[in-house]
Formats: sequence, structure tokens, C-alpha cells
Amino acid sequence: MVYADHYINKLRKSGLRPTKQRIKICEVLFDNDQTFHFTIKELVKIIENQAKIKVSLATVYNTVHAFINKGYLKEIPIKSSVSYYDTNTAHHHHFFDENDGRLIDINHSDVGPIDIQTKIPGKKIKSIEVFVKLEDQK
Amino acid sequence: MVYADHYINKLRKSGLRPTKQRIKICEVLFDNDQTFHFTIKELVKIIENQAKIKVSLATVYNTVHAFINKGYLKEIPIKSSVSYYDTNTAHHHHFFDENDGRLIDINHSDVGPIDIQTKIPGKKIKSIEVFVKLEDQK
DNA sequence: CCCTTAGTTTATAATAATTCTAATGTATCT
DNA sequence: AGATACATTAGAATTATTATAAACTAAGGG
Repeated sequence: MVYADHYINKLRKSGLRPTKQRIKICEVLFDNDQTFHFTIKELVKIIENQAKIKVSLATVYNTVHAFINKGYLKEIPIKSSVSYYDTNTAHHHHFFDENDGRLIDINHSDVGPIDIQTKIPGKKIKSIEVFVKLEDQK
Repeated sequence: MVYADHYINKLRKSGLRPTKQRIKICEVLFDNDQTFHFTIKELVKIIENQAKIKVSLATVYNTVHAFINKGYLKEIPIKSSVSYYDTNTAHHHHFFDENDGRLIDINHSDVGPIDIQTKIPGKKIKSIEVFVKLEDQK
């Protein structure tokens, strides 16, 4: 509960009213310092179990979108059927283990500089993301 | 029409019966030597215009999936709402221009070696894909 | 405090992409 | 040509997501 105030401030500072639903979602997402990858369905399930309050599906969608706009969450495009979200909004990369569908962060600092020789006129690079597929070692 | 035989062989060799729908889809997808990025909806529209025959939505889905299994197409995860497919199945990378939603191939040879320092026990790297977001040059 | 109001939540309906189903059609093999 | 296994099809079913409109609540002023 010690963090609730922190989340209230965080929400208020970014123009979102600190409702009990949003605070609870913050607690679920940000209370542990680890990176957390999730789908909306998974998030709803966790809230149901871990929190006492009931939060509607629509609110979870709204809140996650609001958090993405504010930069608290990032969407990760892996599968084009369900949206995956990431609490790690720093510039980083991903392993994806196709065997178990597991997604693992790679720190930005663990990837060497990337040299792209193609240039597109009138455009500049905004970000570079590396996506590494894994397989079992034989 | 000179290519039809080629597609018939291609399909047959990979255990797919060369039906007129599949041949037409091959022509639409592979007749030009350029890389082609598309959604199912776009593909259906092109077939409707360019070909005389009518192909049901279910067949387009089935065929695209069959082609992915055979390695004729690759799925590209960009947006998590519609599936994008790519006729370029070689190992390559992508620019994505968020302004206009345009996707541009980057040849494998135009990207320098990528150094990933993180290791996952029991797993080895299967593939590395780089995804570069573009923005307008100020 | 109480009132107002603008932002939120909610259940439910609507939409959109994709998959399933079961009937009909067709390529292939003998 | 006939049998059979594979394909196509329309339409229904499913799933994720978004929209809607009514009920609720946080914030600020009196």
C-alpha cells in the first residue's frame, strides 16, 4: 500500500484521475521491479486473483491504452492475433522462444551497434528493435 | 500465362494440388519479381480486380497459410490487429514508416553483423530480425 | 461540505479479423 | 470412368478489440 501514493501522483501528473481501478492496475503492473510481458486477458486474470476489486474488461483496455500514451507501457508486436504489452519502456530488444511462446528482454547495452546501410530519402531512423528467435540447442 | 506451368509444378512438388484458385493466387503474388507486402483483405481485392475468377475468403486464408507452411510466404508481425505477409522469404529486415504505414525491405547484406551478448541456457539463436522505425527528417 | 461538471467505469452491443463446419466440387490415381 | 482424398465455398462461430450510453465518482468552487 506504500506505493499507492506514488501511483496517485504518477497518474495525476500525467492528467489521469487516480481511480481505484487505475491504482490497482498500476500495483499489479509496476509493483515488482521486473519487466512484465502480458496480454489483456492475462492482466484481467491477475487483477481478479490478486486484487479484491472487480475491473471491467473495457476499463482494462482503456487503462492500458492510456498508459501506452503516457509512456508507462509499450506494445510489442509478436503475434498478430493478441496484443502483447511490456512494462519495460526503455529501449531494448527481445528474445522470443517459439517453443514455449516465452518473451525475454535483452538490454540495449547487450546489443552491439547496428549498422544499417540502406537509406530512405527524406526519412531518418527513429528507433531500431532487434527480435531474436530462439530454438533448443541440439 | 507462361508462368502457370511453373506454379503448377511448384505446388505439386510441395504436395499442394494445383487448383485454379491457388494458381491464380501464385500469379498475383509471385509474378512480379519485387517483394510484396500485403494483408488478406488487400490480396482478396487484387484477386477480384486482376483475375476473372472468384475466390472465397476462406480459400485465400487457407492458401496463404499453406504457402507459409511451405515457405513461400512469411508473416511479418507489425500491427497486432491485421496480419501482414511478405513474398520475400529470404532472411531480411524491415523499415516501418509510421507516418504512412509503409513497410520497406532491408536486404540482409545491408545490415552489419549483430552482436548479442545475452545468452539463454539451453537455447541457441534461430534468427535475428531488425525492425527499424522511420520518421520524417526535420 | 455540497454541487456541478468533466472524466471514468461498466455492461452490453458492435465490429473486424480469423477460424470452423459441413456440403459440394474437383484433381488424382487406378 | 470411378473412387477417393483433398479443396473450395458460404455462412456460422469465435476471438480480440472498440464503441455506446447510462450510471458513477474525483476535483474544484462556492
